[in-house]
Amino acid sequence: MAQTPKRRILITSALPYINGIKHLGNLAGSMLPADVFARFQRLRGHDVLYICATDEHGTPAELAAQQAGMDVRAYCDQQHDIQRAAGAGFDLSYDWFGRSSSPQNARLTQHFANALEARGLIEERISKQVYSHDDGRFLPDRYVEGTCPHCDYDKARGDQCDQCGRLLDPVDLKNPYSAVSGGTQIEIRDTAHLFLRQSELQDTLRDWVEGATDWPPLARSIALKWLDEGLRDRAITRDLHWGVPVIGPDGTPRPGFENKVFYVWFDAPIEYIAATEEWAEATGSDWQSWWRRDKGADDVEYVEFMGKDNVAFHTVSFPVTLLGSGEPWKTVDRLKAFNWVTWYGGKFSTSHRRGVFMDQALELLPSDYWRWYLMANAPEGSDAAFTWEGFQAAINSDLANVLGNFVNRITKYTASKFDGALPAEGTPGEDEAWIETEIRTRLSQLTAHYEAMEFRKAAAETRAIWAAGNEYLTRAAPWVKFKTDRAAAAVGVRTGLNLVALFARIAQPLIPATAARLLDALQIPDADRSWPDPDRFEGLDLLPEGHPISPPPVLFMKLEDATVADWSDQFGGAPAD
RNA sequence: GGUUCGGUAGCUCAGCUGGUUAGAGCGCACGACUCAUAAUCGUGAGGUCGGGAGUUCAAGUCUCCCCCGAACCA
Repeated sequence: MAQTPKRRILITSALPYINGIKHLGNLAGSMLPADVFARFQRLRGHDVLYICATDEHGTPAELAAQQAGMDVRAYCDQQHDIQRAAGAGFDLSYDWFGRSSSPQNARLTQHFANALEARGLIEERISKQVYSHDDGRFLPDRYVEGTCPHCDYDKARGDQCDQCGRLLDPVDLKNPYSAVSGGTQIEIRDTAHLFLRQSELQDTLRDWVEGATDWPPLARSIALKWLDEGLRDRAITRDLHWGVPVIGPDGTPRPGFENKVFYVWFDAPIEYIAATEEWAEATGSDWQSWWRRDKGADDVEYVEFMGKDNVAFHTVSFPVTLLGSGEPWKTVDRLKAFNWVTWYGGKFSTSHRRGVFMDQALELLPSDYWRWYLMANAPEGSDAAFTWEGFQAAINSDLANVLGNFVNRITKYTASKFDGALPAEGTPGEDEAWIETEIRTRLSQLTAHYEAMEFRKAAAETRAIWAAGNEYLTRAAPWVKFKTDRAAAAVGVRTGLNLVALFARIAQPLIPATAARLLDALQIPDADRSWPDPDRFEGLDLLPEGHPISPPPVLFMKLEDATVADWSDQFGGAPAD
């Protein structure tokens, strides 16, 4: 590793909202690729910190808790555990999976608000809000319903009418009522909120965006579009109880804001930093060296993963907070945005039983099956459709036939003809030269694809390397040579076994559990499990002579048509109508 | 409605700043092999690159219009 300078890489994936288990599309759009990237960089020997957390504040959590008859915090505790378990089930290697409801985030959010205010970027403004006497609370726009002033549709939401599509202001609704309780005792009240004067930061932000060199064109154009339209000032407080309390510069409750909290939009991204603080406190580490440029974070590469809907948030809103504070916070260096995974071209839907959710997926198959499919078909260039047919084909062909069968054929042959030990005889010839060249070239491609965060291409190249192993065996044909020249056959077997070790090493980012099983079966020590350096490829000679080889159990089971048909019935498939 | 991104072989998708006979995987057909999860390896058939017009010596790749899909609009 001496020749590769050790890099410090901070990775965050967009925070999943606390409500409910996430579906495969959510997984594929940020958490999983971030994990694959984190694993790859760790294998390369770099210092990686992969942070994620649940985004817990806001009205939806409050209402869901109310519906479940639970206290909000208890509800979030429960949901957080569910999501953490799902993440663990998919082998997401978070260094920390935090919570935006943590005291660290409350402190940091308040800190940012004060820092922004000290620079004149926050002001109080009075606005009109809908208060429901029946609910005893202010209602967010979309939880007020009533009759549309334009089209008389009687179930128009306060923010928009679903019938005529017009954007509405809740105070204009006729016969307003609470969508929460149905109560009609509605009053329009004046209420004060803190506004973040984003307009003041227009130029600062533009300079920052234009200085960003490592963004994909789409991210850049989205950010610039917002800037071209002009940043608007935004309310960063809400009339809720569940959230970060609003305090004044002296640390006491801010007068007039006793019943208000910061808007979830404001505190959620700050949790990236706060979760790092949570991690540091739990592990006795230093969080500031990852986030504060005055405390050693200058050499950190910060990479963000997110869905396409979150790009503006990460390129504009959050940077406004960081830059506006006037403090030397680390900002994003590279970002990777994903499109959606669709279900046969349509939306995932719990109510219509369309799509598989994270917990259900693990009941059907181990995580590696899903990880492989979702990354090999990652929604990078455009939306990507999940289909059972495609899933079945990918699993059976890529995992079972190309990789699984390769491992099986070579280890079984070793067991039956070479007493289950790595044979030492024979000298490598042109077939071995061919496969080494092949590996060298492809390994370098693969590494480049990972560095570029091109996950589809990385999966395709991984598969191509596995396939090259099969081609090698066909060329070397040790089973033919064995009849006349045991030493020549031994070369093929030895090379094939070393290929298994290599295949497992390069498979670690994508299918970590299977890769670990293989490496364990081959008794490869941890020190030899790192990413093979394409520039200093050590050749196919890792395993010591005489090394015991026993065929591992079948790596991947094939998906039968009948099974897939069942699942298609259960979770939805191609629309039959 | 506005903006942005897509519409490439049966399926899922690659194709940087325009340039030889448009690519991959799966599926399909044929052949080879028999160590292996009826696996593997090889060969091949499949596309007027959504429609129309234009710019150019040359367009999937640029411009305009239209159709279809998706996302965003604080």
